[in-house]
Amino acid sequence: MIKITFPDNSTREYPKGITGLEIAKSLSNSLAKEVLSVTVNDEVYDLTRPINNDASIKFNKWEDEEGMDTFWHSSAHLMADALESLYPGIKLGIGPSIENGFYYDVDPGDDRTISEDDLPAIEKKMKEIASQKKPYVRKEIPKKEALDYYSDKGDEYKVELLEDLEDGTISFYTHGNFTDLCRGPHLPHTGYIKAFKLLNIAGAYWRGSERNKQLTRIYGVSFPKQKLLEEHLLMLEKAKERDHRKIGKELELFTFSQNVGSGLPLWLPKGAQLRERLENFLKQLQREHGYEQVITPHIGQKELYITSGHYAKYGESSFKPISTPTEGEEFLLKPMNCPHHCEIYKFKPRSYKDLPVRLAEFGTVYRYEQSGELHGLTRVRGFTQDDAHIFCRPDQLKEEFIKVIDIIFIIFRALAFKDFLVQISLRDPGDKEKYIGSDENWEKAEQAIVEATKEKGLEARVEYGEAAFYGPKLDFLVKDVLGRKWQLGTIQVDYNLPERFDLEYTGSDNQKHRPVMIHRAPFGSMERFVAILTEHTAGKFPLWLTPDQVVILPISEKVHNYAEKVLNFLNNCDIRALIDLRSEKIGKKIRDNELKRIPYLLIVGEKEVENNTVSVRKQGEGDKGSMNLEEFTNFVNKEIKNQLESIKK
RNA sequence: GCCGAUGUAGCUCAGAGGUAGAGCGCUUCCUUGGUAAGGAAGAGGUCAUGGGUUCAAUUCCCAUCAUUGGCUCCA
Repeated sequence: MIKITFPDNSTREYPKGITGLEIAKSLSNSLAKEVLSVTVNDEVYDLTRPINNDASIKFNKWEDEEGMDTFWHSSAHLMADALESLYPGIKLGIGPSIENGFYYDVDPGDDRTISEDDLPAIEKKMKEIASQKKPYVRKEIPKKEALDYYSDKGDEYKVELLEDLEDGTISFYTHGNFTDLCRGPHLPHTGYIKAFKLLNIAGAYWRGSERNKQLTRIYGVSFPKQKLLEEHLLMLEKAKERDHRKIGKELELFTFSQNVGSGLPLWLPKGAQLRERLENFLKQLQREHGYEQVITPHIGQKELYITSGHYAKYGESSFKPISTPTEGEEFLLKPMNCPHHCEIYKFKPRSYKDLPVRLAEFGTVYRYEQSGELHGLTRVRGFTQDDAHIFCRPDQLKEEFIKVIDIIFIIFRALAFKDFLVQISLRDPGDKEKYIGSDENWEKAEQAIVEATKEKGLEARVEYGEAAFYGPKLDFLVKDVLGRKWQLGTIQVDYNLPERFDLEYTGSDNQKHRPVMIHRAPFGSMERFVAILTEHTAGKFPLWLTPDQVVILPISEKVHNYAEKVLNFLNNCDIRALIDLRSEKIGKKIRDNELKRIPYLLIVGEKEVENNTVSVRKQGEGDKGSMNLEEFTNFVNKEIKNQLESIKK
């Protein structure tokens, strides 16, 4: 007998070799129906895998991350099975579960392609196999035998994967006629997979390297109930409604023109207004935090970037230099602002008493992004960073770093960004060639970030290989509506550029010292930030920020004069209002302006003229009753004040 | 950059080897209507661009450009 300990610390005895499913059944039938896999000590087991020793176990259901993972992983096998039977000889790469479903990378062979049109046929085959309730069977075999199996099969991808595995036994999973090299765990049988949809198809390099062959990746998602699938698909549909590219068009925030060039956003009046308001908000915040605004040109001598190291690193993959017509001097469109700011620092000798020097600029930069990378406003070739560089003494570094974190949090709070990831981006220890600077400087910089993060009590994920080439970063990542992560705020510690630009200050010892630099951008870029903000708010921007706060809707022409009076009154009170004078019925005007996401609609008719009031309607909420103009302006101003005050807390 | 898809009116989209359609928007007229779509008429398109096949191409083929789903990249 073995002793099984449950999450509530209760224990029970079972015969050796009992399976998770049997244990679940012994507890309750309904549990046995819901459970998908079982965590035995720290390893996730198939429900049908025997447990041979005392263990503490936890059942994983659909609601548990591990359960979902098992479910999707088995779904990937199910799909691969269907693919093998529809495309004999197809070679399989890897097929993991991911955040929102699963995929499988396959090589259909040189003379075959799989396209989106083929997905329904694959789904049909999957359905067929699922309904047969084929059990997933785990088998452990020696590595040698596994290698032989895949060599015979001619699947070089699996052979390659096997070769990288440690010697010893390898686990395989089989259901029906399909066998796959796999660590598991899996569901008891294919019948668990009741609802699924293959979503899209894409090319993906084998093992993620551009030098390798491109395989066909098929993405799918699956659920234990049809209803959950339907909900998921509906959610995806709804997410598309919030896409900043769609809303940006509807609300006339920005556009692109082929004639200007791809990846070069054109900010329309409403978008420019929104952006300017955000910029002013941050400028004010930065003033309060001891920053000074500077302005630098859009180009700089090529040598500047050779000095900074950017040219060596990115020169080849950038816009080509432009040059003066007679002397042939070469200039680059500036891809970042730091070298310019370093030169501003050098404008005069600095004393330790002057530090920190905090130079801020909404600096527009240009980078050649690969054509396949361009994406709405989130990935563009010309964009404006809310950049600043803090030049400080080494003893000020941590404090300055923490102050920047505070600014980022003020902004995220102001705009109700609650779901974000904090990431410490360090260098790839296996590839130090990619970075400039001494190990010693890197270690100091990395330590500073780790300490500051700890001091602020941030839960940060550490990612190696994500650092900038001159220093490590603390990045703030936020997801867009389609679940893609984008870096917004970033704080970077840099010992290297001060050295390369030979920056100094005079210390209290009257000696020359090297300052440390912090690069930071709380928004990241105005383009990307506005994109994400648009998606998070679905275009319903906070009242203080939104381009048009109020629209006046006269019921008939008879009250146009009064409507104009209301407009003037509001504008004089610094409320951004406009007026809808079309000869449409009030229902139509309400509908159109609701869709424009204008926060307040003021309906005025003869009744309002008589009483000198407006009938207030809040976007998305409906009728709020009537108010006189003073009441309404107070009401709006109070809301704005509340919004801005809650930010500062 | 790579693999795939898409490109038709300002927007969202339908369409077929015989030179184009809807809804919304726009203009004009009627209507002056009280809390999410009043009615009518009209204007508006070298069917992304360049080649090719064909008696005939917007439709089929190729290339380019752009957009797009991924991959790779991201100072």
